[in-house]
Amino acid sequence: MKWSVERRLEFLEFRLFWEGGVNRADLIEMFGVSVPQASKDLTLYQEKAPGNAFYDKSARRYVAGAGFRPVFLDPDPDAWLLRLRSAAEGFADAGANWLAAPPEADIALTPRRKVDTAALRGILAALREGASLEILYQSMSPARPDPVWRRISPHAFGYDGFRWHVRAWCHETGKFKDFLLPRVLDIGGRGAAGASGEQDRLWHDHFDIVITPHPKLSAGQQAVVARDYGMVDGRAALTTRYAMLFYVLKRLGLLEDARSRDPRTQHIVAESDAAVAAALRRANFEFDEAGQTGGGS
Amino acid sequence: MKWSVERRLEFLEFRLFWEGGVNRADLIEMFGVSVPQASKDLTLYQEKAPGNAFYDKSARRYVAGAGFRPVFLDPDPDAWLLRLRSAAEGFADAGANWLAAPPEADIALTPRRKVDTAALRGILAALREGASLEILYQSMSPARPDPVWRRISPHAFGYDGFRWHVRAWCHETGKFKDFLLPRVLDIGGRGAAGASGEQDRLWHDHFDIVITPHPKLSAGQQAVVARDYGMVDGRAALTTRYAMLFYVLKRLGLLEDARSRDPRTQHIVAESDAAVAAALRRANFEFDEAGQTGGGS
DNA sequence: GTCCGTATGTATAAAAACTATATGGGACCT
DNA sequence: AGGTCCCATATAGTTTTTATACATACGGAC
Repeated sequence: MKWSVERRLEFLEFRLFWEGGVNRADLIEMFGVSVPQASKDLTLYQEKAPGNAFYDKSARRYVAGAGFRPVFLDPDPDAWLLRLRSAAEGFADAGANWLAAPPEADIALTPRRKVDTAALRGILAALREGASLEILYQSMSPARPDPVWRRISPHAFGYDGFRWHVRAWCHETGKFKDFLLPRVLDIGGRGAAGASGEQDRLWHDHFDIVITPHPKLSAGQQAVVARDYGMVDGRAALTTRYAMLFYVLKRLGLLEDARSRDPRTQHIVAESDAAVAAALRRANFEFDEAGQTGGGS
Repeated sequence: MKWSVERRLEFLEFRLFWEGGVNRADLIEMFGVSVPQASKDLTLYQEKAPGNAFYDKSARRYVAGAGFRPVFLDPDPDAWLLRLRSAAEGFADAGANWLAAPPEADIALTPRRKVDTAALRGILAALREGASLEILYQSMSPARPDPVWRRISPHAFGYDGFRWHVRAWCHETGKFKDFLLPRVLDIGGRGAAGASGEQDRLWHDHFDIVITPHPKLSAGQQAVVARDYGMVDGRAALTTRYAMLFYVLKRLGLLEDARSRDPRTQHIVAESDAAVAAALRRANFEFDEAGQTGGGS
């Protein structure tokens, strides 16, 4: 079956499953096909997925049957929610995400400076070719209030839930560090790599954060939290790269003293604060020019 | 131009722009077209976007020219990063996001219980049709340790950065509240709506959170933070629905006393804590059965 | 009830897209 | 020099898609 036909059938199934129904007109609008072709696609879909689509004469469109069994689509709720998220964040021309009439949705966004297109392209090119690259970087270090040129050898990307950074060998300080993409203002010349990504121990080594429900919650509430986090016997382990540990702890609210915080907003605590503190020391997080960076090796 | 051809040209452009080059083989693998068709597409692309693609005989593939000007694609770095994010989160069969060889990437994830497919479908159907719905909901209220059936009239979705909730009229308490999707365990019968979304004042009214750099940062650091958040004269306003205020403040770290926290991790503070506190009271956030919910009207 | 607008479905011929197959050329490696 | 891998192009045949036309069904306005 042709790629374009398969995409149309997938679209049909998506609309049937999530949006309650589908029309010839939907196909025509989304793919620019002719009326007879849209009819053929609908007929073809019914052949390939019998029992899924029924024509509701009164509503004048096809609706999903009771025993709907997806054939072309992965019926993952998170996939649908991802489409809703990109719609709510204004990505893509509405419609490209296949949502017919997206429900009202809002996202707790925090506005951040845009990533520079040329900067990202340059970093990607250097990363692909295993080269180093000069960047004009705006650090947070009080010692360097203005952007300065520095050479890095990028090898990976990280996302803390708000912003992307690039994980790279810093030629100046001789460490692996995180550089926030929005703070890369310009790029300069390519050069030889300083160190390869395999040498970044903090990136490749992992630590298990063991979490439990906040002890100040009632037994019933603790049970709910345990289910939320998929805990077994009231414990769950989150395996994290040392290079990402700081960000994960921050997201989980475990960076500062979690036990003393209001359990109604802070649902979990670390089983052993000492183990977490030791792991953070191993990650050697300093608060320096990259905002938060992990130096090592 | 046909939809399928346009997608192929868009793909060509994407690979040229972000991934450094493209091949006939890439086209064949991604879309299942024949060898001559892939050649045609490449020729067609060069006609439509002259000067963008050049054949590198030594590398045996097309590479982007120096003065690349996208024709079929929005060259948005965030769009590329979104693809990387969905790849790193394991969405979609690798390749469906058009990344050739995704760089190593990690995301500070927090594992959460999956959303139930039938529950989301049921809520969507009720929302579309303006109906109410019975849900089996696991609340955090100590008074209700076990899941209970309750009737809601959903009208919108919200995302706090971790989890999705549905904003709905609660028939039981006569308030608009947030219900976390992962805690909806089952759905029951449809019914008449309780209140329409237009009556949800906390959803439709907005508040401006005015933020400034953390005063304990040095002047240079404050300038960097100001640029990060797009501040003018050291101030920026974030317009937020009252119904989302709690989540936004939590994400920004402004829920608890921000001024007393380490400015190296907490970069911003609210200009007026009193104004924020008043807005939170207006939002009438209570910590009850939905975890955090806003009741009102 | 009748008319109208808007759906759907299908039949036909014509156009367009695509495939299979074959041929030729250039660059690189052994 | 030969093999390999990639590109481009030509031809004929197949498949997909379009354009056009016509028949049917439902719901609401008159």
